[in-house]
Amino acid sequence: MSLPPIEPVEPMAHLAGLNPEQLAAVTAPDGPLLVLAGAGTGKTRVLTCRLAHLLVTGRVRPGEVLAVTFTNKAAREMAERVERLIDRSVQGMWLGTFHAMGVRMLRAHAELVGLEPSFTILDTDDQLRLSKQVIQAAGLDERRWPARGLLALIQRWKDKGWTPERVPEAELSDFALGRGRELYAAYQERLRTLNACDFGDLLLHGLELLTARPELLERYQRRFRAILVDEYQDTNVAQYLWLRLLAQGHRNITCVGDDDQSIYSWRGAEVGNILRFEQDFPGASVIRLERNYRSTGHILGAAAGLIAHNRARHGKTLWTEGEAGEPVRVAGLWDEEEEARWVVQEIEALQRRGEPLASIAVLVRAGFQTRAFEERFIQTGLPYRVVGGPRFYERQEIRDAIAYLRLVVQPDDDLAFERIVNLPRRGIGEAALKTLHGAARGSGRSLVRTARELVLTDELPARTRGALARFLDQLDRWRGVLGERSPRAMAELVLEESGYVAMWQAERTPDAQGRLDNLKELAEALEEFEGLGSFLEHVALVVDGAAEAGADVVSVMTLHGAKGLEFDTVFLAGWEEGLFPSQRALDEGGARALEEERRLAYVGLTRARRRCAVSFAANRRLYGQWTTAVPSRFLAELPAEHVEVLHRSPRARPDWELLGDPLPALRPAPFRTRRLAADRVLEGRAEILASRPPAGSRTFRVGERIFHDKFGYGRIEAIDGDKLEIAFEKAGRKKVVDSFVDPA
DNA sequence: GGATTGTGTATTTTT
DNA sequence: TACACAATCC
Repeated sequence: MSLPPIEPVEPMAHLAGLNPEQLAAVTAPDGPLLVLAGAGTGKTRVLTCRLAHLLVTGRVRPGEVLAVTFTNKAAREMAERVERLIDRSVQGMWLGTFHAMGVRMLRAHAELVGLEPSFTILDTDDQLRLSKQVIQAAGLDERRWPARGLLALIQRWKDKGWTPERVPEAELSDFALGRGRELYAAYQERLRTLNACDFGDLLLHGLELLTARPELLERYQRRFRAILVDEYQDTNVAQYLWLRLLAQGHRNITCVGDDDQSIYSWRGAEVGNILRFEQDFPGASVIRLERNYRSTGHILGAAAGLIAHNRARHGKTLWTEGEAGEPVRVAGLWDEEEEARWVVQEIEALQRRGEPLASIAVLVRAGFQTRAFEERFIQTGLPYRVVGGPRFYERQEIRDAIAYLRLVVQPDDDLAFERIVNLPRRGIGEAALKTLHGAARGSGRSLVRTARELVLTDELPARTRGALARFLDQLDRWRGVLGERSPRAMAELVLEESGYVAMWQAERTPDAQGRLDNLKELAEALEEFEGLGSFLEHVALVVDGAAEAGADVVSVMTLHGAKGLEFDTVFLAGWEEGLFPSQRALDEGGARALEEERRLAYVGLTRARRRCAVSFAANRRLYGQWTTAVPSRFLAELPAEHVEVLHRSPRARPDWELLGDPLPALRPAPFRTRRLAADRVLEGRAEILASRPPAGSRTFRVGERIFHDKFGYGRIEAIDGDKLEIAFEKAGRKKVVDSFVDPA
């Protein structure tokens, strides 16, 4: 008996090449679905294919989809992949981060939570400043109750979905003698006055909307006929509640995640969400993806053996049909420098064998560990890149520039005003600001408005008043030409005329040029936008700087930063007790934290496709102190059959004694002269020189009034080539190089 | 208002 | 050790 021939159906092309479990997940019928996708099992593929499948089969239209991710990068990738699969735009779909979806909802209904639709989204800096103001206003000792602490607390509460009145009593005891709720409320009040939100609010207010307005909830429930969630193990309570509300009606929710890769509990993620899925959504289907397409057998075996030591997990058994490959190598080194030397030497050997550097990564637990590697990379001249670190829009100069633009667009933006009113120095210091604040509080007006009134009175010293008046005039002028110029031209005008660019040009530090480059990059990024307003919205939510991709360099990053990535060869450095697992995590979170550290180790191991090496050092300098380290307990948890130990065996039980007489091959050499440091200083100098305008390149006239960043205002008395003799108002007569001076 | 000295702290990071 | 921040001095 022969089956009828299966007609190749073109629209089903997106199903090609899926394995049975993947196919089951992609084509699963309506209803709650949890896809437990182990590392390297095609998680993203399944999610995008399912979305494409829903669309192609006509089960939903694009406008009926809500697809949430955690990062903008993930959202972008998802959009691109789906578009490629269905060969059509995903226009109309709600696809983005939780926060982006939150803003979208909130902009539409801002007035219902006491905001105007034009509300601003604060960055971390602004939040901190606000928190500080709240602490001060409450008359608390800032040393004992630091602003950071309050902010962290508020964030934690928001992650849990608690508005001030809903914070449980039991939570209140530890901060500021139980005044936490009151401070939180004051912070929220300030936000409302500023017509602003912090990141937590984007979800919290959304939650408020959906709970307080049944008709709205119903509207969104009806609208989103399909909800898809990526990285479900990373959701916090607020996000979970958000999803539960929206999915309540039809329960068409697909969550994809891996409990074994939950590594963000410290910022509110609850592994419990994914572990509880079947209780939360009774009748849910659970599909496990266990076939790994990424790593060799040995790497997978090592990772599986390690993670099996965790108790709180769904449990999956990854398998592969690929080759066993090389065992995971474990190397004990004398100290961090030798560790770096060993790793770099291994990388050089790979390079000689033709391996691209871009296929190699060094992963560490904490940021400070990258330094030893950087030094070694510089010494050997091997191209590398430290991934992570402060992101583009978090850089000081970018935030400053954005504050300028915000102030031009939104005249009452007090936080932006405070940030840049005296940057560059204009002689409007703390005292002046205090007077301003006092007057503003009295009248309930914004600082800028208050300033306008104050410059007409005698309340400020003449000098300060003049400076402030000049600054306000500048603001007016910029605002006046706002309509006539492109966002880019506008930014260039403001940054030039304000003296902000000149400030960095005069700065004598090696990174000043980099900052100027970043400013230029910002201006270029502005090209894409119609108006400054839309740019500012974008920048509040979107992270990425222009990561120069494609270069053939070794990547150095933290384990957290490596999540979601993969490399042919991975070096996992610093596997020592106290560092990894981190002592601090253990102290604060006990057994639960240990499991998270172990998941982090698991994430590290499973980043590797073909080769993985783990290293630890016997001695490490922590906070300037040499400490003796004990090899990480995680080393002992790697199954012996998947591991090859170099330089003697720490494997059976990683007690330092068992390593043999402290690694005979490795002699102590902790103290070593650092020629490198000196080289770097020289390099820095060269950069400073290059970044200054060429001497004599500016035309100054005798008698001209100038401003010097250090010495303040003055008048040019004489000119000798690039040297100016200046009578400073405060600092007296001095000779300075013209590049450090600007026209007043 | 700005420079200087002193003190305290020290993971992981996205939005 | 190294850095950021706040109190202190000029």
